[in-house]
Amino acid sequence: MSIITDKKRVEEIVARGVIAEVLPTKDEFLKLLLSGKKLKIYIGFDPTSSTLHLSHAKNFILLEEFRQLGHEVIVLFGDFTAQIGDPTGRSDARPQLTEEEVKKNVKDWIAQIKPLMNFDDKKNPPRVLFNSAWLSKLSLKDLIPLASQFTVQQMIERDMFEKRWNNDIPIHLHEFLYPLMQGYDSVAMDVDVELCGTDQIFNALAGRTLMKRLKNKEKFVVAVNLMANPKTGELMSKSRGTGVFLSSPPNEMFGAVMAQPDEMIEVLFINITRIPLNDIKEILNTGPKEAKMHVAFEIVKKFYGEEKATLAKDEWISVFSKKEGPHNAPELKLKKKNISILDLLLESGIKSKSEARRLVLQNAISIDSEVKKNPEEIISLKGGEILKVGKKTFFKLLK
RNA sequence: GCGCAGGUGGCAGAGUGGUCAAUUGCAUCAGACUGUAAAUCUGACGCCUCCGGGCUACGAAGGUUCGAAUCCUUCCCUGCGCACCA
Repeated sequence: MSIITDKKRVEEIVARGVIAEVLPTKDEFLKLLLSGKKLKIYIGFDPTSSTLHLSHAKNFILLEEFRQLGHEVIVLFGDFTAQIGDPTGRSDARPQLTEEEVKKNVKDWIAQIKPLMNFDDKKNPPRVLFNSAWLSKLSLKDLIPLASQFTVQQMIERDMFEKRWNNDIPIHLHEFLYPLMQGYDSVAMDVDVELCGTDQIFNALAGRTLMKRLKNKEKFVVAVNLMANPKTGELMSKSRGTGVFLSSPPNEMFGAVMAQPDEMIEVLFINITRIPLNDIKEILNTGPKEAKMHVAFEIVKKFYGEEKATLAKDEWISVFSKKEGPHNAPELKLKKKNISILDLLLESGIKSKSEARRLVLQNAISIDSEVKKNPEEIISLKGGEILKVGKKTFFKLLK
């Protein structure tokens, strides 16, 4: 299979704005891509959780572009390193995952990224590897020479560690091993390029160092943007509820994009869609609401196809713009015909009675657009009523 | 090993015998306003409640006390300093 070296196409990929930084330099990377050499490109993930969001998606989309150029791409699951926990982010120790948990997470991942990468390609499918394959076999005898390639000063220099050091927050010895191991991945797979988030540059550079020292090979580090909010610097995260999850059904995904801050519109266009930059400018001129709907549509389309994306858009307009209520609310089957509002809410997934009571007192509950104010009220159901909890949650009640 | 300082709700961080289910900030939820954006305002934010209150909680286990997040004992964990250091 030959490598596509169409200059315009390659340059577009590199210049779009998805790639933040390339080490040693962008120009040399461009040269490499245009050389016609088949490259081995990998990206690594910790399968510690099974929830993926859009910032994961953007990495796979980029990887797919390289695959389509004809390069060998590898999705590496850091099942071994996941047990250590990447010191990037926080200081919490990660739970050790069992083999089954890892397997399940990986299965979920593949299912979620299937729309983004063509795993069924016969000639050049993406490869999926696990770093336990080589890391679990390393002995101390192997580890020591690896560790001797780095100094403690180099490790401590790292922002994360420096901060913790200065604030008397624990730094565990094994955390120093993390960059070593991630670096060794590059050696074991003998890759040419590592794709990673800008927060991973330190780890990726460890791999670059090892490649140079052990194999005398120049490994490129392609750092992609993290899709941070340009105004606040915040990342998409689960805890803040700002994430758009790949596992969400179309309607939810559409809504999650609409709930993004305005500043994210352009970021989303650039990273998740492949609409030409000039066109994006025009779309942004249509105003924030329109532009956001446009990008939401594009994103849902990517995962679920045009038809479902259109439905999701219509649904959103009907529910939130026109406040007409959903066409297809999730169904909630009830055992009893006569039920108190309180019990009804518990059935719908509210965790505690106190919380349910609170919601009622705050006028957050309505049935068929009628606000219910008494938690004890017994209602008798005919079936088909729409229960609304807060502004986002709807249920169709069935007997 | 010795000494010192700590361990409080999702996080940060007050509180040092009763008025503490625990100040405050962030996050979260609801309502108003809106474009399910932002900003702003209001309220809620352990569990149960016949709304009087009850129950469970401040690293763990015991104890003192009418009463403990707060005092004592032991244990576990963390940081800092000292010592040790093939």
